[in-house]
Amino acid sequence: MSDRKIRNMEEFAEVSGISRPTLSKFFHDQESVRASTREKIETALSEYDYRPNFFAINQNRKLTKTIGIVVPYLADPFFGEIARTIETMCIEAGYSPSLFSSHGKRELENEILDTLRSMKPTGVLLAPLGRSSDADYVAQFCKDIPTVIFDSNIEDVGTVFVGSDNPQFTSLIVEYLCRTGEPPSFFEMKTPPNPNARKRRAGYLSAMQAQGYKPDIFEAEGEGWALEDIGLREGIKYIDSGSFKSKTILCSNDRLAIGFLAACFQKGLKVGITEECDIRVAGMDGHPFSKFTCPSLTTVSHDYEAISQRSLESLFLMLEKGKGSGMRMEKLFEGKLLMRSSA
Amino acid sequence: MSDRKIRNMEEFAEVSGISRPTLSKFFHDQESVRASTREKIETALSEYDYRPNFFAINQNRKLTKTIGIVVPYLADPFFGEIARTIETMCIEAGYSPSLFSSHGKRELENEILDTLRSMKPTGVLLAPLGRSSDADYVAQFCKDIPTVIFDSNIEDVGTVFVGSDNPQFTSLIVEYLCRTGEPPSFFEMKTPPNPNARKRRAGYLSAMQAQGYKPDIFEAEGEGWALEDIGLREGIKYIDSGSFKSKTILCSNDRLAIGFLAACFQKGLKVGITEECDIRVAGMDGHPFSKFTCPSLTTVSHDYEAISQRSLESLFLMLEKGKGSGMRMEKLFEGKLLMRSSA
DNA sequence: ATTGAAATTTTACGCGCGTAAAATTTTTGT
DNA sequence: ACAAAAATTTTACGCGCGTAAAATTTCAAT
Repeated sequence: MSDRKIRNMEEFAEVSGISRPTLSKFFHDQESVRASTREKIETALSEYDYRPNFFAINQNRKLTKTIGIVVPYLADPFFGEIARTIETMCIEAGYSPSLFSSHGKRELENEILDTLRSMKPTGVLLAPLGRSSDADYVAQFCKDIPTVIFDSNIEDVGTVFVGSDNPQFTSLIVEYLCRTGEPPSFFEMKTPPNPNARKRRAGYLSAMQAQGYKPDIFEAEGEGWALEDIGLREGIKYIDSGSFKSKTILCSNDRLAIGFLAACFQKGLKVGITEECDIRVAGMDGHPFSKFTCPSLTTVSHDYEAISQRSLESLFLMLEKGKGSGMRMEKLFEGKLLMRSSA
Repeated sequence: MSDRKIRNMEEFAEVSGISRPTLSKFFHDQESVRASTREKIETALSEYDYRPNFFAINQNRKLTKTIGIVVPYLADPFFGEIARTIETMCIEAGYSPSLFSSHGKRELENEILDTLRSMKPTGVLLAPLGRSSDADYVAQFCKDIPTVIFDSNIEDVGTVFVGSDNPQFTSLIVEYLCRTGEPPSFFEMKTPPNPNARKRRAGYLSAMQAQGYKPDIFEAEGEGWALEDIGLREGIKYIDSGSFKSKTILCSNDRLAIGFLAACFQKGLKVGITEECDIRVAGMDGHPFSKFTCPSLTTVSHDYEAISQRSLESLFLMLEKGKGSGMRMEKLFEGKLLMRSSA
């Protein structure tokens, strides 16, 4: 390892004995140069430890080899998990992922889109804030930059949406709950940040109707992304009011359910599927922590892998075909029922 | 809003009637131009919606106005929360944060450092993998790029470390547990990914000694970052073996504790501080979910805000003073005891 | 109105690399 | 060993912006 500092590709060309254009090709795609050349470069590389300047590369390349990833709230383990999966896949595909979180703020989401626009990425995978997204802004962005929207749909915006089949989630778990006990009441937020909630609600209504039961919905007050807090606080209110028509509660999502479980515990309600229990509680999402709640949470899990993979694939397809037919494609993945001990 | 596409600063100079160098100044610091000029630019900006190219800016600027943030595992809500806090602060300070996660992999951590190096950021806030970090690699990086290491210390590496006072954490909670009941046994990983664990272990030993009790440690088998899984599986093993000397268990961190709580639940052990309970369980970290476990988890919480803020401040200080005295500074924050119902 | 300071414009060059075209070298197939 | 194909080198220009220096304009204050 020499201690001469290599400042740019020019200098590295000198010390490696390879011309700069060939080096440029090499760094863009290692396989694109002859094997003997590759070896020479790699030898020099281990000797001098040079890396092309990140900004200069991306300023000049037509294909930026950069993929933007935007999630609405990174402190939510759900998105942490998604981000992890997608990042890993991007790297495997030879791209540099750039990860952003909107932190639940509309303004920040717009700023991130601006930044991404100026980065001229190959494409963007965007999980929008949802209800608080600036729909027009997002729509314009999708027109300018190849973008796949995932997780949370914005109607008619963008070319591709990849997400979960929320109605299927609810009908799956409602059917299960009915079959193994009684029809569930539905616990949700009055003004949920994520539009999936609306579809789950609708799914609940139609699933109950299909089974010939009367739906019963409790709407939790509260705004924002502190879902567990809301589930806990409003759950206590709900329990105290004694107004539920069913001893089976289906929560609109796992984070709400986690809060609701805490409420049950604090109120001395024994949660579970077995005879001696007071109440059954189920959620939806397959939250990374749902396995470790007490009792472990019965839920319908997203197919994280499939959503991540399909989102990326859709992006690549979109890039090949151009923005194509003007058609809008939606791909919804079914959820998997995780039967655990809470319901 | 005109529909003419502005391709670069040159074109924007034409339509705004302001010269390019002045525009350059403006985008670097809005306050650096005369108010009347600023207005003209802002008018044109709302009319034409131009943004300077991200890469071209950063390639040429001496001060990049970019701050790299690296965390070891983003799917861990602890780091999600830290990342969120730091990102927000960076933005407020007028910097563009670039967030990376090592996803628990040594190789990826090194790659990220390489990428960051080529990005020539103003500075980097690095929470290393810890035990699996490539210490020499990190050390070299710290020499080249102004870096603050946080959360997980690597001995003698870097100029500044900001983290938590782990011995204080343990002595605080050991003291509390002893005072309100009996001295705790210690539940930890045999080969923890994070070096803080070692300090907590040492803290436990000395705290017990100080109080005149005999320590009792149970070491959980298992590798990696699936801490809840390990806590659950090994917790069951631990409980089944009936080998604990105490009915009070202090877990080395909250994620382990969350798994251990699940183990207790599955084994029919009633967890809590009250008389009728079988076992008391406490953790450390102040994990975002610790409030919602059943029962809610007694723990010692990091001062997230303080750590985030101090890390950034230290970075700025470091930039002003140059790398300075060659001294290594460590700032450790005390934890706050969160007395809840599990212990 | 005059003067000096402050801000802006003009002009010009550089950053590190992508990339195209033509000239040259190396490799491959026969 | 030869011609054709493939890879590499040479040469040269461009990307979008930062930034320095000199010339000019604008501003504030006397």
